[in-house]
Amino acid sequence: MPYSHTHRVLVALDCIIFGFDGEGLNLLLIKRNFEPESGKWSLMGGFLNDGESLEEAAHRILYDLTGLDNNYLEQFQTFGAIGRDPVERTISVAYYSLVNIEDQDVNAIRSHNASWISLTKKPRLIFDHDLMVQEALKRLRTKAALNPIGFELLPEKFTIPQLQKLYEAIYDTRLDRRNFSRKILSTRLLVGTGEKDMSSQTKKGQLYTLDAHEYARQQKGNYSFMPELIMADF
Amino acid sequence: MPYSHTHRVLVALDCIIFGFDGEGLNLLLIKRNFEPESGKWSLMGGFLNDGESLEEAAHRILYDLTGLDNNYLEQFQTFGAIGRDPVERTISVAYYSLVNIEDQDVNAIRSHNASWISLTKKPRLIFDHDLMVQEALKRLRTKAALNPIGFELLPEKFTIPQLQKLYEAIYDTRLDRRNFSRKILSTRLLVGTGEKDMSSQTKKGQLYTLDAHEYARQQKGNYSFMPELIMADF
DNA sequence: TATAATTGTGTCGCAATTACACAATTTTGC
DNA sequence: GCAAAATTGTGTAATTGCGACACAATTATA
Repeated sequence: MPYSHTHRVLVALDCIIFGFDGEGLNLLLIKRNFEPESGKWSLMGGFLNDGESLEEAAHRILYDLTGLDNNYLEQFQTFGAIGRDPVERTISVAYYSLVNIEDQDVNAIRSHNASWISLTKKPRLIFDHDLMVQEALKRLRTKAALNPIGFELLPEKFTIPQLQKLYEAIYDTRLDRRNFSRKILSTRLLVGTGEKDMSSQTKKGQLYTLDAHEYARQQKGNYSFMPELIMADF
Repeated sequence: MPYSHTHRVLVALDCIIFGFDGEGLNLLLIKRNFEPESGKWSLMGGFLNDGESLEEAAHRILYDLTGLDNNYLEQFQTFGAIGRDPVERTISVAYYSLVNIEDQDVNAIRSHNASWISLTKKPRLIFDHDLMVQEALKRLRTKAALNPIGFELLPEKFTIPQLQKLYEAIYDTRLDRRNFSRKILSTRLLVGTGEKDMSSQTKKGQLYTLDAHEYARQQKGNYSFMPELIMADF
């Protein structure tokens, strides 16, 4: 026998998808060609289906758009203000995701009318999506200071200066090269490949990869990655 | 016109209510005398009503049980596993609250068949409420290391050793009196009242209150309260 | 009234972070 | 092709912050 309480609502999921292009943080946004708010920009979202957990639904939506699974995905807040969706009472469980911008499935993205857009040039989004992005960034900042999750935004092989640029982008700050390098190497998370970066522009630094074992360990354990970056306010 | 998507679900809210009795953390739990799972222990919860935001609903539920408003209340996670509620598909938005255990409304609590129970003696709870408590404690630990929210669990006037016992309870650890005192006083959050603690047992330490202005500032701002307590894993 | 426990304040040493210098390599501009 | 500018890698000194510990004052205990 179901509960006698009868107020049932639509449950949506919205994904704030972060990418890093070597310079700044980007968001994967959709230019809607469907109602409501057709023609405007929004986050990628969808509705919770029957027989599907929140986690599963978020993964499904992310896979739909990027063709990628196994991306970093974390629930961070549920939005339920009255009138946040003008069509019908809907609450939205918001997730943020960190993806390697090079791995994207161009066709999947194009078919959804989506684009990578620099966070600094973000257009106004529909509903309460601007608020969601703001809160996702806060959470990302806190999380990335406590756990080594930044690597999810980089290719498998990367240089230390690339990694530094990423953290400078996340925290909108400048870091000292030498101290950053020493700090990162002291975590023992990186393994040098001996190779040099042969990519287009910058033919310099040594390429590193993650030490998978250390990475898994430090993801889970009680640990503080770069406490000096903590901005609290989360 | 409503969305054609038809899968609407019940939205519940559950509150993990923390209190501090001078020794350890306590939870305000309900011994259910209603179905389902009558006779078993659970968190205080309820359903989202029409025309009510998540925040409002959580406050309503908390007020119902404690007779208190203006308590510290923060959403921390939404639980949506299949079958988490055996009666009907329900997702639950979980909040944790910090209340001053001395301010409680005894009648309201009794009428709900609720009791304060030490976290160390927590019985098994219904549904996924054990998981909720576990996650709430994780979040409390991270949050309390980053922001000065611990005071919400204490009376208006308190001694530094009381405050220390609280942090020792939250982090299940022992702290050095002298270092703790120095650290706390350096935050400029406390204002000495000159009075001494004249309460029953312990007739000693000086009573302090919060500097309301500093407290409000450090709640909001980018700040790291006691980074050495961070346990990450959140 | 003596003893034990609690509170308040101070000092020292170590570790971590910050600030800054220099050499090697690569790109850029002519 | 060569000099200048920029980037990378590594080192070192000064400062700061935290942990460990000593001691005096006050209050409870017996």
